[in-house]
Amino acid sequence: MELKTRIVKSAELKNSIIKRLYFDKALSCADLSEVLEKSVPSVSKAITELIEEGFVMEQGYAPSSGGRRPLMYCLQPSAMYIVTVAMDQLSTRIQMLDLHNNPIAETVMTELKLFNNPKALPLLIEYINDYIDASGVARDKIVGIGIGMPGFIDSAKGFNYTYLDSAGQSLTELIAEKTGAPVYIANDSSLIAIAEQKFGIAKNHRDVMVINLGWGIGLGMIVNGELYSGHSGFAGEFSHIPLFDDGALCTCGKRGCLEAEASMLVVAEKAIQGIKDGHISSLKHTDKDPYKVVGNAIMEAANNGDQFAIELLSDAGYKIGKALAILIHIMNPESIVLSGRGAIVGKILLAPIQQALTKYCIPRLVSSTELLISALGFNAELIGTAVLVMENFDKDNKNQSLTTKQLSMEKTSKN
Amino acid sequence: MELKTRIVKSAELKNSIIKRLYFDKALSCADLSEVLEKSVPSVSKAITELIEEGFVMEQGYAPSSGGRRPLMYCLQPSAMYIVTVAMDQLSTRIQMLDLHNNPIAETVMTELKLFNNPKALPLLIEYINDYIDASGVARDKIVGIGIGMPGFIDSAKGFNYTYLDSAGQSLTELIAEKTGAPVYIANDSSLIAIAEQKFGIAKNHRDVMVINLGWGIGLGMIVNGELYSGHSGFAGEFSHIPLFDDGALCTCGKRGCLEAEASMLVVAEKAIQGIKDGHISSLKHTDKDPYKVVGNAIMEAANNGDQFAIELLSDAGYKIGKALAILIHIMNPESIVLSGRGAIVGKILLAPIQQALTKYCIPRLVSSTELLISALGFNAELIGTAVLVMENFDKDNKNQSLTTKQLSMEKTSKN
DNA sequence: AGCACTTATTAAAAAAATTTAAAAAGTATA
DNA sequence: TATACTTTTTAAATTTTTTTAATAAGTGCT
Repeated sequence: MELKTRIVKSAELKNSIIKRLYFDKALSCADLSEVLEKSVPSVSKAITELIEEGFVMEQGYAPSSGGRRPLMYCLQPSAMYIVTVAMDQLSTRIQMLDLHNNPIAETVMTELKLFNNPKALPLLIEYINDYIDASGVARDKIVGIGIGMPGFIDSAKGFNYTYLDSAGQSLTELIAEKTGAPVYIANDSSLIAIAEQKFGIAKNHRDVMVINLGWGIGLGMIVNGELYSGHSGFAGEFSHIPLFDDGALCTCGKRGCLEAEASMLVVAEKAIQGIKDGHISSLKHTDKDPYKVVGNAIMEAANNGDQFAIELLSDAGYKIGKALAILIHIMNPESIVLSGRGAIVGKILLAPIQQALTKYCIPRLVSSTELLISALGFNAELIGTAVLVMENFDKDNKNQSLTTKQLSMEKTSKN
Repeated sequence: MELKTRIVKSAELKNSIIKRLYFDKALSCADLSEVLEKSVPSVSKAITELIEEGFVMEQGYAPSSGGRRPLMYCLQPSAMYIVTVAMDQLSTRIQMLDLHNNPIAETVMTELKLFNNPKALPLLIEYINDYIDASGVARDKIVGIGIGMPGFIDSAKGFNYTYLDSAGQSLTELIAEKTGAPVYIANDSSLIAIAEQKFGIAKNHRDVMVINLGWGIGLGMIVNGELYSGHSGFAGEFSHIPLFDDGALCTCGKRGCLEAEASMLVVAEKAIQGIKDGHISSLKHTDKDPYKVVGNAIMEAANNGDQFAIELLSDAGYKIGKALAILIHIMNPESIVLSGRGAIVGKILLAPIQQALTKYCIPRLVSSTELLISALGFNAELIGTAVLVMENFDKDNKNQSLTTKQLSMEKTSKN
């Protein structure tokens, strides 16, 4: 017992060094000392140990800033791996990343319907286990499994109230038990948000709103530098705010929701109707095409200059802009990021959004918020999932390869 | 130099003990140890010193929870004082509180027009200095001066972009220089929010939205347990979100703002018009009455059962409810508090607000947010201002009565 | 090229904080 | 009423962390 707490204490610093290096890629001893508010000798000692344990490696010297050049340290990429899972209503992607966020194998994409599918959860667990087995990575080398999923999610308790019914048991606990690695879940839009804030276009912004433009319209919020999920994890229900009097009927049962007026699904619907009504367009449509195919076609056509497609997207953009005006008034963020699938037509949406902001916002507020377009694209959710895992790295005590060994030695020598 | 950091370190713990005791009134050594995450001996030693220095006193024993009764400590109320200033467009209140939040003298209220008044700032400084002088309290016994004011405020930098022009200099620095005590400023609605969360009906709630119902409609936000002010301090501009298509013209120049439809000022206007049009009501009105008198009369009449007044307030309440629906969707708060002057008709507003929420909110979201009515009333802003000062207590190094003495001794003995 | 000035790393000394153990003060129960 | 069990407080020993000082490595100017 005596040694336990001591080791845990010292492991605390080591874990926060690992976490820091994951986010900042390469730091000197002095940098780490400053950012972690620990003395240089403490950090230096911890780093030496981390190198011995194989978690950290030297990366070379950084340019001098007027004195001795600092020796930079980075993570040993193959020291541990992160399993990232990104789900949507129809399909699930699984990937494994090393500590430099590089994929170590092909992303596997599988059909997995969430709606009304009692088999979804056991299948998900099976797919994850198969993927890990196929990768050949040992379970104790897995930092954690991060899963992004749609639905009303309580990250802290590990529940999804919309999909993947787990009969009252915590999803995270259940999956962790069956896979042998710690599990973290979060809403897909939240994950895109932390991806943009840690490794994307809004890097290090303290207050960011990330719009997940997809078949629905999601919102991930970074507030005071950290993810905000609300009292019960439902914050960011942006797409169902009452925005238009007597608007279109929404799937949620109400009228005038943003989603029912401006989501890609609605744009696709309008396109199909428009073509039927004889609109001139490069778009071709057979009634059998699912909305998603149409949606992708519209975005592509718009980027190629198709006037009808641009018109449809502009209309949606203006409505999104009105909603963003509300968001800006309430949150006064440093930046708003257009992310998700829709980000590829971000440039087209920019003008009508800006137009709506000018109309509906107090000038001082618009000018203090930057409107950005994601560059992370389709990868955002996977990266966000990895961030989710690493964010929790120093909370749950992970780096125990050494700790546990020493502990058991201690115990045997005492008994 | 050598000793300096050491003393500052030990003072850090003492300061956080003082801060903690300010908020929690009375705690045992064990409580403090747990909440501050410091060992019992460290805390015990710090408390002994704080008692010697006159900051802390014993308060007696708390009931046992199955073992030795804990000795409770509280702040020596007269050890230090907080100056609180609450401003609105027309008048300014000044008060001094001891460390138990008890006023040590009458609140002084002075006429002080903010709009278009270049003399406002020097007058404010004069009033504060006069008040402190009259109180007989020495400057070095003043923890700080907290000032709540309307306008677009950047608390961190100390600017008010709407009133009290300080020619590019930081307001807080300027006033601090002229008064000889640290100064903190914040938006009035923000202060009401922290008052409600620390000492009011939303005590210890992590995520709270506080609606400041007054002549305008303000919003103070507590997010992840702390005040959220946005990237440039403008968060919570609730009253100018675009809510109604083609609504009434607002002072901000736009149409359809909540403030232009549901503030007490608008209710008063409607009442005057309604009486002219022959509505039956206990309200009597002469054209000379300013809106504020009418507004107060309406609230009183409504509380006495006047049907016309209730109708007017209900109408406003429904519109506020629609705006709150938006807020709930975005923030998913633990509670929403109706505070400010309008809180006295809170019960009347409750029904129409709830009605609007039911119509415009996703059911799961409404049911996870509590709607509360403030009990702090007119005092909320003054209390919030005191909280603002004490919130910063451990950041800026205050408790130096001992520190500075030891430092100078050290210096002389070394030189 | 040499000198003054920065910056980074390492090692030894000093200080601070925590753990451990023990005593004190109560409660609940047989 | 004595005994077992809790909880708080105090004191001593140990660990951890930070200072301090010394060394190493570079920059930039004269």
